[in-house]
Amino acid sequence: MLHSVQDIDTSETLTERQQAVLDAALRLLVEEGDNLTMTAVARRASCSKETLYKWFGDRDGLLNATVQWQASKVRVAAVDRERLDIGSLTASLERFASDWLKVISSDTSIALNRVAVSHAGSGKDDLGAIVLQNGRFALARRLKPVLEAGRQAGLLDFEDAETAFRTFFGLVGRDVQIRLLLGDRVELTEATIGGDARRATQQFLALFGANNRLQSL
Amino acid sequence: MLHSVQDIDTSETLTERQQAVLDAALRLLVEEGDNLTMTAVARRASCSKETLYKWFGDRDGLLNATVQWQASKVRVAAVDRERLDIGSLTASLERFASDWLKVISSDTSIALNRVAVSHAGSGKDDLGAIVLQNGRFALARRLKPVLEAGRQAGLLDFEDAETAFRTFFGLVGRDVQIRLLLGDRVELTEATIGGDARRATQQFLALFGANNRLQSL
DNA sequence: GCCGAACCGTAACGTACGGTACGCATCGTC
DNA sequence: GACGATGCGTACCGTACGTTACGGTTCGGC
Repeated sequence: MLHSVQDIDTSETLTERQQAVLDAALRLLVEEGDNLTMTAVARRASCSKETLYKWFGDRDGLLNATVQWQASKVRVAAVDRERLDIGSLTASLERFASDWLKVISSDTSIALNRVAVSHAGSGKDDLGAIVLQNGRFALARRLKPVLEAGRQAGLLDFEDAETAFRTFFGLVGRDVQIRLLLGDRVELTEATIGGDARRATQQFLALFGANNRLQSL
Repeated sequence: MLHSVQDIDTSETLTERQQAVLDAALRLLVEEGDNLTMTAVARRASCSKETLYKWFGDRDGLLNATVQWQASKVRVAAVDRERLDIGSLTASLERFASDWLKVISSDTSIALNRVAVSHAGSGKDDLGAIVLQNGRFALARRLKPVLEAGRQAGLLDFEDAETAFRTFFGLVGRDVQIRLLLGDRVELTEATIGGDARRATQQFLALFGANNRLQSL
């Protein structure tokens, strides 16, 4: 019943009831962090512990399934590959930046990253890999085509899409995620997110827009 | 015996033996992560559990003292406020970037951040605040004077030092820290760190160097 | 209406670990 | 040389929690 990291689409193997149980576990994970107990999950989900163990094997299996379940829910719509001008490219980048900031500042993302980070130490499970795959790497997979298209259209200039992406990632995220994970109260209203997304996008365009001599950096 | 977050200089209240014990605890923390046991620490430090409890109160106290102890060791020499031209400014920034990358990619930093992140959920202690104070905020305190001096000298142009710092922070760190914390194997040799430091510095200067029209971003 | 499967609620078991108590060695002080 | 203090090693206690077992209930299939 264990799923590998690559096995993303867990949705068809889960019954309605199981999804409900995982939702309950997820909510509890957000509230309690890693120190949730099997008893608490069972109570919250109104199911028996025996069922929990039958379905998910053991505690790690439950956590694994919960993280994968949440991961399967955040699949985001890819950007439409329509006409690409500087305006639509800017809009796309801002959209990505804004979405990403919303994700990493959400309660569930913080909770999931926290538990994944703490489990990453003693490698009993691949929570870290799962979160990474559905977070940072999923973002890269979705953003890189846009960057490539921007280069194709002569709007962007860079050598390596990976490097360009990582710069964008840094400009958007800055210190936000680590501060949030460490418990710092970061003020992230809808407005500041929009402003940060615009700023990061403009900075990225300043560095990688065509007609600049900085693309080799 | 508990120290507040502000109380940084714990060095004078610790005997040699206590420091040795904390060093042992630190080494164990790097190896075992948060699931180190008091018995293991006692065995590693060749001391009794009773001594551990007498000195540090309880498990959280020991963790707290360990983190503070490591924090007190990474106090770095401030940059010399000599003649400031574009060359020395660039060198300073590259130095900061390189040092920071070395810190966040070190085993002890990863371990400490991991335990601080996991404890940040249920706020029993301030490990997150301590790590943040001696990491990201200490860096800001040491870097901002350099940025201000650069602005004073007409080399940099920015409105808010905090914003400029956060951009630099993002350009340097990018996705490195979160990937490391989540267990991703990031190749960080001496050479790549040097290259990344140079790249980040050049990008920062491109965005905030004088004679640019991007400072309002 | 009956049967078996699935599942709920809960009690019980085993263990790991935080915290405490005690015996003994070492050592500086008088 | 006696002695109190400090600290090591270890045995012990209490508890929380993962895991298992079991009785009772619902429900689909015949």
